[in-house]
Amino acid sequence: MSSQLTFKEKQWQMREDAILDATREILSSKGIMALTMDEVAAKVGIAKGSLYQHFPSKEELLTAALLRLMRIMEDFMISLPATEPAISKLRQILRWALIARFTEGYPDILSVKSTMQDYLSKNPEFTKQAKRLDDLLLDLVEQAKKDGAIDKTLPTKIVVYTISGRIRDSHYDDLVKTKDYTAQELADLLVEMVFRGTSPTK
Amino acid sequence: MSSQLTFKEKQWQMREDAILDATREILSSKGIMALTMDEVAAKVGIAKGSLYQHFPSKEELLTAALLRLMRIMEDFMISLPATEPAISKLRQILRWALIARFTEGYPDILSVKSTMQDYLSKNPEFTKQAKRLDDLLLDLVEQAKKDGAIDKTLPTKIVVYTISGRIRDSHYDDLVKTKDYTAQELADLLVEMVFRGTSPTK
DNA sequence: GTCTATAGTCTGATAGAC
DNA sequence: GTCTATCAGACTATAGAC
Repeated sequence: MSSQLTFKEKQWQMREDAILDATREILSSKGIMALTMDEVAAKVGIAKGSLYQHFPSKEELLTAALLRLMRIMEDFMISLPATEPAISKLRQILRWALIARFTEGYPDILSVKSTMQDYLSKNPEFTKQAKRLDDLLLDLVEQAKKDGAIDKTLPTKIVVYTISGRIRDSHYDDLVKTKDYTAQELADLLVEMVFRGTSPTK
Repeated sequence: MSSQLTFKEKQWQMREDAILDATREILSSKGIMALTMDEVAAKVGIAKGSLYQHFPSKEELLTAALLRLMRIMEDFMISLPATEPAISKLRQILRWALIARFTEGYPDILSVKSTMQDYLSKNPEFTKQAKRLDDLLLDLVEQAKKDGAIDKTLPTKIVVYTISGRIRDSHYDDLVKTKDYTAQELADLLVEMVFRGTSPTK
């Protein structure tokens, strides 16, 4: 391969990353309603035409932004050592995701999803990725139940929803923004509350 | 007072209720993005001009819809007998709100809030009502802590956020829509998980 | 019916690689 | 000098508030 091509490809990849970063930042600071293609282009410092070369529509841009977040999440989940007990993995996953939300300004995925519901549900790449994350959590919760770390009488699906819900929702963001708590403190408290709520009763 | 005037007033009030009902229904079924003033007017069966007589802007309409939900919530909270222990009140409030969400299709307040953040935070009526609800919950959580029903080491504010978050969020709605669970089953499970999570450790 | 906001398109200018 | 990618931004079409 020629170095020229590689350089160009790298340029292209860097620009795409910059676009997705800008999208994430705008999403988390102003929300989906205020995100315009003009603003994304301006924030990255590229022309609108170039933006549309990467993402032919706003929907594809937002989908790509969500997909990237989900892939980062999946990478973290997979990176956890297999020797770790399931409940410990679950705690780490939730803690990591919360701190990422609070510190890096991860957008409120839920509001993006709800505005693009139709589009996303028809997007095979998105649904595949979403299912993969769901399945990873499902397996871990099942395992934690077997280990006696999660109450067997609670339906697995509801426990999974509780964890993924806490990852996605933005209720607690204010508490960090107003400096009432640090991201770590709040994440630890929430992890504790969630898993105390799912642990078996004596 | 003349009966004619009263009748007109009644008509007006009924129309306003119908508008707010339609707004709530559209909000909960299609979300805030898909809610247009045309659709609200069409659903109520009135002219757009009449709709604007009641609510001079979309933002005011949505604010009024949220305010009504919050007032209904407050009424329920106040209606609980004073003899009841705080923790039992909290459980009933959460259970009632969840069932209302699941069965009557209460909209996802969070997504409405996040799209109108700026407007709502500057609306004194809204912030006053929100604070009133918050304070009611705060008092109950403080009381439950004194009664030993909630872990004293958990910050009250975070416990309040956890409860109000569960009331507002829409993560679990699918589980009812897909008939995996009835509204009551799901509400009971969630109430159990939340308050097991906040109860003192032995 | 009017007007504004914004997604998406198109063009001519410009810069850099060879 | 030619070629290609990117730029700035004008322009169109449409949705939706009012």
